[in-house]
Amino acid sequence: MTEQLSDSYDFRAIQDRWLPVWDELRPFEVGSEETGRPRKYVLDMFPYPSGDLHMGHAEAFCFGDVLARYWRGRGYDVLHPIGWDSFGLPAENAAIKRGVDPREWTYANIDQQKSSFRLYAPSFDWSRVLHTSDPEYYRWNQWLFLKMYEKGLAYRKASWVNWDPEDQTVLANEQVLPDGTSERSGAMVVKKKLTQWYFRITDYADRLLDDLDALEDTWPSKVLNMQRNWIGRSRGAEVEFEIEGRDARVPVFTTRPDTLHGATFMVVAPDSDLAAELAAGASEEVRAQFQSYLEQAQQQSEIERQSADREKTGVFLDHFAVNPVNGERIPVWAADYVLADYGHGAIMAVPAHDQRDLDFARKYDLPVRVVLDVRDADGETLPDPAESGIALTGDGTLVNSGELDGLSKTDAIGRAIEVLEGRGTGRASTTYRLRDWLISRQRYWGTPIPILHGADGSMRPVAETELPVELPPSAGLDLKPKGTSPLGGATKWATVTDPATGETLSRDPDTMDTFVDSSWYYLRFLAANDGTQAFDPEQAKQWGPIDQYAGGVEHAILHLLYSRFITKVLHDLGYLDFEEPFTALLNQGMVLLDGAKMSKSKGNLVEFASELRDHGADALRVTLAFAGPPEDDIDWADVSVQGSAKFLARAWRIARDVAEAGEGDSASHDGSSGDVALRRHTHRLLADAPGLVEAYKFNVVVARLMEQVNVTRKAIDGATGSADPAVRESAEAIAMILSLFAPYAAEDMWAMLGHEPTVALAVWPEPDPALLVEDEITLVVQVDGKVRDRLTLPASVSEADAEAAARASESVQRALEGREVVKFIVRVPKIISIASKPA
RNA sequence: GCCCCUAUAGCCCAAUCGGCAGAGGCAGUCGACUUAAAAUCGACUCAGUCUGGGUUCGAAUCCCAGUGGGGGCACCA
Repeated sequence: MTEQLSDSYDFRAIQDRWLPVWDELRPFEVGSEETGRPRKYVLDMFPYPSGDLHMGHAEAFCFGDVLARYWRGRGYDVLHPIGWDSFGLPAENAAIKRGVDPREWTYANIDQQKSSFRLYAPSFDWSRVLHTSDPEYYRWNQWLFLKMYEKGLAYRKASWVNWDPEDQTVLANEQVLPDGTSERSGAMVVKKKLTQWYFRITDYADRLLDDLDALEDTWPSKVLNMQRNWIGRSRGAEVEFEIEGRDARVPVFTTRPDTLHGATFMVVAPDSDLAAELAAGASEEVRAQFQSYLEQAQQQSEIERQSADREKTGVFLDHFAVNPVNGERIPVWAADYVLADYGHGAIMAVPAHDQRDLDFARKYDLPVRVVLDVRDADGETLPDPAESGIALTGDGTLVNSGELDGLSKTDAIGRAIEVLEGRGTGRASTTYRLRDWLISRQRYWGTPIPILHGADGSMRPVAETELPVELPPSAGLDLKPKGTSPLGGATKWATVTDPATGETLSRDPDTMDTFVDSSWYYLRFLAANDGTQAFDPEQAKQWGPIDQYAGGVEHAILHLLYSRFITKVLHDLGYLDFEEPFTALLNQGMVLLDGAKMSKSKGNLVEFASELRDHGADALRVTLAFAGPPEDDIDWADVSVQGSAKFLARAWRIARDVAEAGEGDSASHDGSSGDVALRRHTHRLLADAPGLVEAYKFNVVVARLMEQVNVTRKAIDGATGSADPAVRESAEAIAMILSLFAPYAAEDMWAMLGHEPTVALAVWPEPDPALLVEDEITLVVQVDGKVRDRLTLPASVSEADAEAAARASESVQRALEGREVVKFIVRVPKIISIASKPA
């Protein structure tokens, strides 16, 4: 393969040379049989086919590929598959806009991305490709749904849901941005009461939270933090209040059961069932007031409702509750600062010790009772909240609280729970911010929900043997968003006759959230073409869980949480022997331009296709890897693709020079010949590279390669010369390590060095320990923190000899003149530190 | 308001355990090659690590308090 030697580095020629060879070799396909080699499963978050690949993809797939290629170089069998997350709204919206079939649009984009990937050359196993919009894939979504349904983990309920008026569909909580807009359409989300399908993720809240601890060292702390915040566990107590004229007691959740004696009123969410019920039993006047308050509250946008300094409002419901600890009669109000779907939708209000309750009490002239003596730093009791308007939320000593008097806050919380439990009016309790996962969508391009509805409102699951429930063709359907699923319009498709009873049934017209598709796709790759099961549990045992997952931080909550949840469910169902899908996670940053997120509308776009065309895949990948730590954002204004190309050319020329020097005896170098200084450099690189790659310090690895290229160039141009075996050894090491970042250039180098393709499967040599130990060390001698001398000593020097050498040093003696040595610290091989004081 | 991350040359970034602040690159300056330019090659310049304390023989690194930047959660009881 050395006959194609050319004079200069030409990335286009090199790409054209190797692409067909790799197509032929298919070096990254792994079989299912046992090879005896250790295994790694490296996965990149699969792309959504919304157009061609962009710079964000370039970055993400570059890093994932570096890791996949690295483990191959370490002698592992690496599974590195690729697929497409190809259901979803953009396809449908594009289809509506252009009057085409969502299928055509989707698969055309997939083809486009596939061909871009081919040139970009990530080391994918192309034999396991999946598309979630294929019936062969989504039938297993339906299978999963049925399993969840059997276990009671999939259920339907009527609730207030997030409604996207633009896309005319419901959204999961996770798809609503903090500003109240839809993450997809950008429209302001409104609340609608609808009957929808949910997955009971809240059943798994504790495990989803607690199991994060095991990922502490291998997941970015940012993601762990985000997941913890999102789940939002809060521990406290459930307290039951009697309501006069009502049989059942009303539970409220509080984190401060210690302040129970300070509860002076109760507040229920206006949109809760309880509020409606209490209002219904009240006077005509109260009913009218409540009704208008409710309407007003519901008209408010999410933004208005959430603005923190908004004035509290509410209406008295003409009912009284009884405080279970002191029998006190307290009024019940409805106010929208209490949320219907958190806790029990009702709270005990303790205005003295909660700012929100205090604001409300002051507005409506409700009593404020201090039950905790809270003091400032000087030991002075803080002013009465009723006067100051500032709630006492700190720690203190209980007062006005019967048996709790004198206890600290923490002790009182524990004691209060005991008291409540003793009386049967409360217990320790935990509440979560996490809500159940709303999975139904009123759109076409998704997985049909495999449920049949009877005319009487009964439901029955589609039999497993009837799967898949295939989407009807889009032709003839009105895909335009109108608030109900387009599938309802496919009358023929939607109407089913029960073969057993002859009863007419209708198919559920909704489709699943596409996050269901991506919650288990990693398992499908293990048997992507298996028509008999969703995945092979035996293969899952062998390959799973994923050793290395890579993708954007935008999925820190949604996708990763759902995937973790479904993995735990599949584990509980007996299909998996692990509970966490992603052992290690790398989140790459974003690619920016001039400090801003790139977007077409801003006109600050760096096009992946044009970068690829102008500089080639290698230079692009090296640039991305070298720009900085992978988690950091890359500003394209700060990097130099030309610089990367220059480096690649320099590296390439080293192999060319070796090749031109002729084969000679170089192939048989015995590891002990050649320029020792260069060999030390090479072996130091081989020794350090694995740790650096595994720590995701790709930028440092590239820097070390540049250094290696520089010293090798010096050796070639200097006394050593290009025929020296050490130069060949260095060139080979460069080719192997460079292949993580620049597969084309590395392959060309590998060929010039006389090897068969492919360098991607070449296992890195072990560094020679003898070349890693220095025979001389430079010992720095500090006196009172200042460097006074550098001693060159044999590496084997003893501490005593080193100390003697330091004491003998003239400049050290000068520094110690008239001073007394207090401490003499010897740290071979680094430093000697002498502390002194005036004698 | 609560929580997390972060700060090193003009710029992007390095610095295993606390041990000489600099590996690499960009930009810049000078030189070689060239009729000239580009490309290439070579050489050089540049900070004492955001601020203030503390621990230590010794701190970019550990601790405390700030400031700037980024992110998550937030009327969540």
